[in-house]
Amino acid sequence: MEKIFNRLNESQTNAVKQTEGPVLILAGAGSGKTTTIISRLAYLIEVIGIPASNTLTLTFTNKAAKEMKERSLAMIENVAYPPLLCTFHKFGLLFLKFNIHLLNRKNNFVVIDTDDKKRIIKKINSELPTPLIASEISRYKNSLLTPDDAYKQAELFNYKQIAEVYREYENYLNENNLVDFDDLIALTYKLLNDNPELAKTTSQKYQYIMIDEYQDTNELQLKLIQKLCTSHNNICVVGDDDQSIYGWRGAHIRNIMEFDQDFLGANVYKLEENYRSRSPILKVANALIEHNRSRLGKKLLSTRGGGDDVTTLNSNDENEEARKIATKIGKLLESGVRAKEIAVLYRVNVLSRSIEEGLNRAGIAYKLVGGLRFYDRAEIKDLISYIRVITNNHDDFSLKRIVNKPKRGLGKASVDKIELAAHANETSIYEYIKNSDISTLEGLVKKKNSLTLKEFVKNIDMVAKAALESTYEFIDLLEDTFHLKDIYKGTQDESDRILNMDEFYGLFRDFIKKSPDSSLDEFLNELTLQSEQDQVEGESIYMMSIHASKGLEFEHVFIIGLEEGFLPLIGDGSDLEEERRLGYVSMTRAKETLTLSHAASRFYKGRRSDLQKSRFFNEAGLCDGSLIVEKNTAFKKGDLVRHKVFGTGRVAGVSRAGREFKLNINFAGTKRDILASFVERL
DNA sequence: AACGGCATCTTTTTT
DNA sequence: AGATGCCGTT
Repeated sequence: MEKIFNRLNESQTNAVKQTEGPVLILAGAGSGKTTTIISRLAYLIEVIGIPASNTLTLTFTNKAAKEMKERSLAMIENVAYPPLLCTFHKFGLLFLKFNIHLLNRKNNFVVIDTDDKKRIIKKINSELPTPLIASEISRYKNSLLTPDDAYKQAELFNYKQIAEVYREYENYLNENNLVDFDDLIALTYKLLNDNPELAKTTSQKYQYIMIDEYQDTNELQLKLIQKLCTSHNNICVVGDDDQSIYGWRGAHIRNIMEFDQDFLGANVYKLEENYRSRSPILKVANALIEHNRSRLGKKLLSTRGGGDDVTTLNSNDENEEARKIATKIGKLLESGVRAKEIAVLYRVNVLSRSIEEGLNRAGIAYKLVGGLRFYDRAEIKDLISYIRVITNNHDDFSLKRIVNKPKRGLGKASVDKIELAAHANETSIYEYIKNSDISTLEGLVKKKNSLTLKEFVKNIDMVAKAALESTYEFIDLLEDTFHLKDIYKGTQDESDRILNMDEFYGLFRDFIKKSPDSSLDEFLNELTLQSEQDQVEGESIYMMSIHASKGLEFEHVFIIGLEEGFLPLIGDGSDLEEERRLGYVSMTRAKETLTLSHAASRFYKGRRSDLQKSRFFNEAGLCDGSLIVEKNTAFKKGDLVRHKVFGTGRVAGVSRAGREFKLNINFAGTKRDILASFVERL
């Protein structure tokens, strides 16, 4: 008991002790959110005596789940079964494994990722843009619309087309026993909704439910949570409306704003003591976020006090910015700051380039977080496709990916013919090849190709048998039989790809070592749900998007690209309040110092554009008159300008005149004050 | 089947 | 600029 509470403050303690009924914990940045959830779980299990198996804690990322698991295991002793603590999608996967038969489907389904989804869509329809269809299908599923519903709802012809693609896509998934990410949640909800008895027993199993990062839940997830609460109301959600930055992918900030309406009788606890940042940092972050109109209202107070003022960095362009930041980082490192305590954050990934160059020139090692993920790499997807075909011979989709990798002379034309014939016989490509006489195949494709196809199928069979006997040895046999490392032979990045393949083989062996009894399809589904491998800790500074920085903290943070158009990003679908929250999230990553940087121009999308300083400087209470920008043109002291009447002059000073900027210009010895919009820069 | 040239698009990202 | 995708040529 003491162990649980001696590290908690008063509001955290209150939130932990409120075990019954709906609870909303509004946890500001750096306010000890994870500690609070873990303590609450420990309290339920160790003090109240709730069996661990009757609790359920859901997160969004594997990383969060992993961290919580580790921390809770350290805190909870004498528990026979660890509590179920996993991502929403993992929960869906587990649930479907047990219950998908109620939808007349077999539980050896395979989870496909976004890339697979797009390939399937592309095959069905290559006219409309695939990403659009993919996101629309996702939207339909999250709104629980069937293809029929989508079709009826569609007014524009294109949307009728999309609904048709959606229908065929669903048929394809069913025929091949595949589920996509959205299905993991949507089918789980559907089962609970269609089977009240199942909802009741499931809800009774999970008596106490906690949800992390509640501001990131979408409409469907809320419905699922409500189903899980069918027989009780013990739902505790933790989140921060000010850190909701995933609206663009369907997160519904109203869920946290109106929690008390969805779950009546809710208790609300606010965690407003910040253990992370020095007070000048919080002052700036608080000032910025206060400009948002829709918030629950919460103000972070620093428990650490003191500290340096927030620094503003003004540069003419991205190269100057990069030089300045590299210099500052160099000084920090010289003064003994650990590299991993420094981070450069940006709104848009492309902004990393100039900084990378600057750091390279200064000889400072950095680690780029984000970018192409390991499991999304082509070579890794090839290996996964092989394993998929081996576990499920009917997976035409994966088979087509690998049938000519490495090159076996089986081009699109040949494979299309075989596929057509297979469909005519209502069977899969694999089965068709396996069960057809060589003479039948020769009627479709070249003689040489029919032999190759037969050989391919024979090898898949052979490796699949080996896998049943020894999963561990299977992986070597796979490489030896198909020579997968030859796929990228002769390409420029061959050695990188081979390194990645070896890493994958290593991961496979680790998995089998850890759980020797698991089948290949368990391995596959685990993989699909896996995000980026843990970043190795090293002696280099971090660079990442603001989104990627959520939940992390660094002693010294640099935020670059604070310009109108970048932060806030302006475009269709952009939401100024969400942009402000991004600003807030990025600022509150800093513990000791925060540097906000802006450049007057950047090279972007193939051309150089002038940029206006972000409004967030003013909103955060950081005014700076040294560089004034208007009508997409930056002015500063010393610039040459032309005026329609007075001709050419040189800027001697810049000041503010209401909403406009006023320039003091020296026209051949005569200084005049002119509004900036009346001159052009030369 | 494979390659190369041309057009197009460009926020954030997890599962 | 740089990546991606499509189409026509070899």
